[in-house]
Amino acid sequence: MSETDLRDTLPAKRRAELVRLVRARGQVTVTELSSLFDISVDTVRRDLDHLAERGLLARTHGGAVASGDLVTQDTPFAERLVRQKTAKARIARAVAGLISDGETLLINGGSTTRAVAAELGARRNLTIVTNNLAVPQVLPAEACRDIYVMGGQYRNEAQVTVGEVRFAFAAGINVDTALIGVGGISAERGLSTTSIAEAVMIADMIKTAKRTMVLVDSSKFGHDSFADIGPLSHAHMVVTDELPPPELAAALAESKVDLVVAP
Amino acid sequence: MSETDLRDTLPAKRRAELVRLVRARGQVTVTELSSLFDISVDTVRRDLDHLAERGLLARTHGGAVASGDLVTQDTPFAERLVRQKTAKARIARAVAGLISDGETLLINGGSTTRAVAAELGARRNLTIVTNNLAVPQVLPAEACRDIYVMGGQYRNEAQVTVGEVRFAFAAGINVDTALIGVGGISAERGLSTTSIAEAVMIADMIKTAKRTMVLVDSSKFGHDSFADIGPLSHAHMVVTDELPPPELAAALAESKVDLVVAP
DNA sequence: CGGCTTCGTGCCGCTTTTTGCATCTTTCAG
DNA sequence: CTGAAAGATGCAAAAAGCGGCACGAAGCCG
Repeated sequence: MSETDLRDTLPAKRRAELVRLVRARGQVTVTELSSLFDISVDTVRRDLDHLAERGLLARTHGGAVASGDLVTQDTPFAERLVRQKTAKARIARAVAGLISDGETLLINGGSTTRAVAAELGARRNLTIVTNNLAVPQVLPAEACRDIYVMGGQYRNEAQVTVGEVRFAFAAGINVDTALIGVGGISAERGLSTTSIAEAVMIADMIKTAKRTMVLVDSSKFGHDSFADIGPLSHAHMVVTDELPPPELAAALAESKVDLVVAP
Repeated sequence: MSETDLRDTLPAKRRAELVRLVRARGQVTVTELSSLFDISVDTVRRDLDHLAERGLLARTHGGAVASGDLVTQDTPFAERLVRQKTAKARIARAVAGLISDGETLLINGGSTTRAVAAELGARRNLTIVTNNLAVPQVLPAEACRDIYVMGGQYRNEAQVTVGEVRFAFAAGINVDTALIGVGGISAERGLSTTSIAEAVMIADMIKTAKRTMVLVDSSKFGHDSFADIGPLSHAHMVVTDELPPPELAAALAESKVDLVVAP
């Protein structure tokens, strides 16, 4: 959903969007929202107070944060959210533009894929399968026909479930596009993430989907996480916020991976 | 459809168009519709109220939005959360006191069970299995060893997943206590909830657990929801905030169900 | 056919909600 | 300790909503 749409919205809808925005970005400031929605800071403050009262977000000095993020404010997850937030937002918008109405999407964990989910408001009739518990909450309801959550053990830092993947796939699902956020990408090791269970899961996801989009912000270029997922060629498309270093760019080209740099 | 066609339409057709318009745009304002259909704002308001009553859209100040679109307090779920807040909090504290360290808990959907999860901070080494996506977020991390989320289709109003239950149970899990929030409890029909899928799921949960605690606030006494779960005797314990009416109390006693009234 | 009811509609006065502004207080960082 | 930013509070105007009322069209029935 483009941000110009946020002006001239009804009060109730505006608050709903606001909650979605907070959950997608992790944090927002009052002045930021004021200019985004084109309303006075007082109204923003009242909105935030109103929503905080109902536990939909947590109020802080200067703005608000997602309610879940406050208790774990110093976790790496929340930190990452803040640090790379504009890069992620740009990637998210670019990816949302590459999705068509009616597609079936497989979405894995990570703050980038979560931001994408929040940007899918312009789409319709999507079917979503995800192991990312934040996704159902930030997904605009009017965008999707059905949402399926993959069961499994819950990992608090990443707000995802792991495991049981093979079951979900054994049930026989057909997926158009996998949206995969990864922990690292390099010419030597390919794609990688933080845990072995997640790596196995992601590899399965890629195998299941007809098309795989890998989403990485530039901070992950040339960086390898703990567990390897597979070679670069597993991805059909890589969406990022800056041009990768020459070595990685060359490796992507050689693997025939389309590179999309979000404007 | 061109917008000039919208004038001089019969009331019924006009309302149908109106719903279509709301779904397409996500939001509409009263004045906008007034000029579009060439009718007074009063009629528009009446139309919107009429349609909102049927759940075809959600009424807001100044217009209406697509029904699923309000993440905020207007959903029945959040409404219940607010309305019965103190009662739920009392029940939650009472239940938390009845749980021991190291137990394995099965927690279903509902605002009451969610409140319980938030109160479990004093416990340690719990293992939690749930289909309630809000539970992992409100559960104090230090209280639990592991959290498992049951997969399935996501229901936005209740923030739960449904389905796939049998799989989770087929995997062979052993559960000490099931914490079950229900939609209704009465002497005649026993326990009931809003959807058939959930009723089946809850019945399976009860079957799996050694001990079943049913959590109900007093607003549900004598009230039957749509789908029956089973007789009162399925519960080992009922925790509530007020003494039930004599008829229900007698039925509980006859079924040998322990009754706990939260102070 | 004529009287009757019902429904949809528009209008009027009054209440409620929302919003922006001004003023005073609190919080936070250097 | 101090100044700037953020927040709280009170207030007034505009917009929206609510309830009652009247009028006309359509349908019902003797």
